[in-house]
Amino acid sequence: MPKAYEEIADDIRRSIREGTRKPGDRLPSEADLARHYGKSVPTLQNALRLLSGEGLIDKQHGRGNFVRRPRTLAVRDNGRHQWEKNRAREPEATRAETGATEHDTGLRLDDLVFYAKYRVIDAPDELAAPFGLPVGTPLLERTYRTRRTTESAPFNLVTSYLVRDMIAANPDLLDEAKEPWPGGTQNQLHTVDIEVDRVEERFTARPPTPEEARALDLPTGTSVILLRKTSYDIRGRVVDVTFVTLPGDRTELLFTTSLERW
Amino acid sequence: MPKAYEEIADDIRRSIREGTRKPGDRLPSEADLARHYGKSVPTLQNALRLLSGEGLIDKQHGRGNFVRRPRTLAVRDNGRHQWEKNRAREPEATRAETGATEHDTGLRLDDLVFYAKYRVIDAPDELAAPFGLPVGTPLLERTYRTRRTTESAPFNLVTSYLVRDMIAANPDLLDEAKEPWPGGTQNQLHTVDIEVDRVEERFTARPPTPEEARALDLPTGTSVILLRKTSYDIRGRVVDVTFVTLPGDRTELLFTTSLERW
DNA sequence: GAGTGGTCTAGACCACTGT
DNA sequence: CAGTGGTCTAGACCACTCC
Repeated sequence: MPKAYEEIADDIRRSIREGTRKPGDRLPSEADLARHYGKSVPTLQNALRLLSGEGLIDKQHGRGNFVRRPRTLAVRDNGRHQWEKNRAREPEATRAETGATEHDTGLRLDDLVFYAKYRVIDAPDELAAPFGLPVGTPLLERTYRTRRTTESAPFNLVTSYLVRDMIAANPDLLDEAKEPWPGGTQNQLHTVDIEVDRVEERFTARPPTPEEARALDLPTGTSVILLRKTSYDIRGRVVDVTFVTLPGDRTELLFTTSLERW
Repeated sequence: MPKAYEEIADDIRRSIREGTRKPGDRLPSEADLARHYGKSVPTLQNALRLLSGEGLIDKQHGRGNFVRRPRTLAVRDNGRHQWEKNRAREPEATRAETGATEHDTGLRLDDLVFYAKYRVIDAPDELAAPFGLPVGTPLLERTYRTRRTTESAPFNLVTSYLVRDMIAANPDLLDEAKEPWPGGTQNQLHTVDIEVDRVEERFTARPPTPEEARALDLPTGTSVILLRKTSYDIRGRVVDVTFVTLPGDRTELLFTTSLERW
């Protein structure tokens, strides 16, 4: 016995894939669809929830169910690290022109709203381990939110950790009022004579937690990409650990690997 | 008026996060929970579906609802490309010892079941574009499934495209019976004098389609990572385009970027 | 066969959107 | 206010697991 809600979902899914229903189209009301398929409204809602979970339709309370439009992607490129390093020793005027975020998104500073919060914490287990330092070592925690001026939700959640004693020689680095810092973290580290040699990035994907869905304004039926970035300096020390949460439906990550010649 | 199913989900979520309920624990039956919270069974199922969607619990028909265990991750490392290139010119005996998949997963060949299917197709738009070739150019499509001997579902879905005329000089490359080919694609290309110079990988994440969920045996409440890999040879030609679908809950990707010294 | 989750109904009432 | 989706109920019946 085939399940009614799956059959209905299959039917509607087919109509979307074949283009009978186009992005932006409104579906008939749930009551009408229920009548059309000869099933109850909750059964129909079951079918629509399935499609919503697959990211095919967008449920809008009081307005209707719409075929979802494909999202425009922001590309995040690992070439950004070398790009940022090259700029780290440039004069401030040059660095101020464009930051890494603008480099990624192609937007100008005016289009972006920037928010930063600093605090010093004692390293818990999970952070002491990657830094290779004892639990309790003071770390500077920096929390960033960046959003487009025209949108209400930020497009990423970033938390970065630096070792306080490594950067204490420059008190400006402990002051959140100096953000956004022209030239980014690599320039900040440069002011205390740290040169970044290697960046490791690890990522996985999963559905958002309710908090993430709220913070990033994610509809159901999307994923988040979790990225953990570890920066090593030329002496092999871990100098920065950063956690980034990205909306899966609006982000594409690009990594280029160059190989040695034969 | 707070929503009943959200309140119930919040309560159970809290008990999982605080460790009152531990990974592997079975929750009380839905009927018992409904009585406990003074709500109907469907309302309780709504709450549990929410938690299942967040990947916190595992619904098992006829057995119960269980707190989900964190998954063991397979790491996929971009160092694999250089590693594979280094081996491409080694004698067959060396290459046969370990393939890239075993390199990634840490498993031996005995633990893996390998499946490959070849066919020649005429390049459609989406493939002609990345190769920079006219629509209709003959391409070799290679579909791979790899699974652990002990599991029933493959842990990735791979489809690779090569330009037929680029590799036709070695007829073995058109024969799926030669798979698994010791040394992988880079060795295959080496037999027709192609040297890979650069690999680009692009990623996004989203919920699985029903087909993907079935093929990879993914529970609801997980994501897939979609990878598109493009290989360039030393003459700047695109020599391979590969699409990989990975289960988000079992995969961690690792990318290392080395920076030039100051 | 007992116990569990899965599907489905028919209808009530609430919340949101737009006129 | 009309029309839409969201929540909830009480109960029936089915499908799966395990003893």
